[in-house]
Amino acid sequence: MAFQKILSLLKPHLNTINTLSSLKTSAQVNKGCPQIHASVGLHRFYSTTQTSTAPPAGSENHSLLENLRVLGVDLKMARQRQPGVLRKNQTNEHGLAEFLSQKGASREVIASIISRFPRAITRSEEHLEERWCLWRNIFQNDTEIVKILDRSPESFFRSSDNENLEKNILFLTSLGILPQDLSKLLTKAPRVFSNSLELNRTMVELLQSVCVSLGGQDHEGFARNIITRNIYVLIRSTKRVTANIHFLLEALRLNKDEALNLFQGHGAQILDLSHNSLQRNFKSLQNKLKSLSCRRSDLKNLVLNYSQVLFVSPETLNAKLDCLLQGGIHLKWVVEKPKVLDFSVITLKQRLEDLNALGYDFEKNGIAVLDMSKKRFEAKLDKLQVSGC
DNA sequence: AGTACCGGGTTCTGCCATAAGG
DNA sequence: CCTTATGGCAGAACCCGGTACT
Repeated sequence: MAFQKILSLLKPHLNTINTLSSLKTSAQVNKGCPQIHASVGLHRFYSTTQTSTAPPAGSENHSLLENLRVLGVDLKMARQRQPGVLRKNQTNEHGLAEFLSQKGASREVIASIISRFPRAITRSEEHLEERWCLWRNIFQNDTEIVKILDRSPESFFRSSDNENLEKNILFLTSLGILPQDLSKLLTKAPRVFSNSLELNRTMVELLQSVCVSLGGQDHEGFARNIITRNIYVLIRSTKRVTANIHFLLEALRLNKDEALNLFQGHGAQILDLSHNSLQRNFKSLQNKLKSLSCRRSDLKNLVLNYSQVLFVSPETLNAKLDCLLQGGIHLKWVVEKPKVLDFSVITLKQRLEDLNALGYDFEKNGIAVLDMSKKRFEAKLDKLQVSGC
């Protein structure tokens, strides 16, 4: 079926999907935050590097450079990333440093943050307070936020639009995403919150429209399931997600129920694979199975039951399959119990050796023994050694 | 007791291109 | 022209264990 056509058919439905209908007032988001007053002095914010003699346009602000040096900033890195910031004559590096320090960031962390995302020093005191406060709606303490900033300064500082951030939080909440999932989202994919509301909304609407086009009843739940199972989906482009969904529908000839289950189940994770990787991995798997005279339905079942298989590079996957085949495992058992593919070649090899040495009968006992945790496998092996097979 | 099913944890940023705004 | 804001991209597994079922 032509996916584009389906998408175009459901345009009318999109109007009925009012994802913002339950937006709450901003008072609810700001609950627990100290009230921020817009009138708090701008002069204070700009006081740190107010140079008496403005540098000539196009050259760097030397007193700013000196301040940054004192803070331990890697000027070479900063210059390479955002050269314009070093030419500004009104910045807030001391305010930022003090602010982060009060939140528990070490001198090294602060220096690293500024080095990697210099524009951070252009944010005002009140802006920082407000943004931090919005993040604190989602986290229990400051330490967690500092850790994220240290990991990815850009995620926090790239956007100066606090209102947009607030709208994003309200939007995601309105989708029924639970606080714990929201916190997971902000921890692992902080960029989601710096996306424009429109961008996030577009992705959500895409997901919902996919559900509707597949005849699903609960388009909101569908989108929510995908987002909570694949927290990175909102930092992907709709182009990529659309291409991947389209490709899987066609390549596996999925019917509507199969597709609905796949995408909001384990398949959610493979939607954010780059489109080329998905195609390459799929084609490689297809060829491999064909060369082993598998049926088309085997391929489909394998992907439906264990879509992570498409995440694995051709090289690794072929190595695993070869290892299993060499160890006396039939491919059809793998198709039935694909979870064995979770394990590394080294682990599989070792387990096959251990079991074959004991004369383990896979035909009779199945291969589930291969995908146990290490602890359970060893216990199992001990028992087999005592009792024989 | 052993197994099947299922979901969880880990950490996913840093760079580039382009639009927007001045 | 400049800087800032925003969107987009590449890269690609392995393991653990709770709990319900038998």
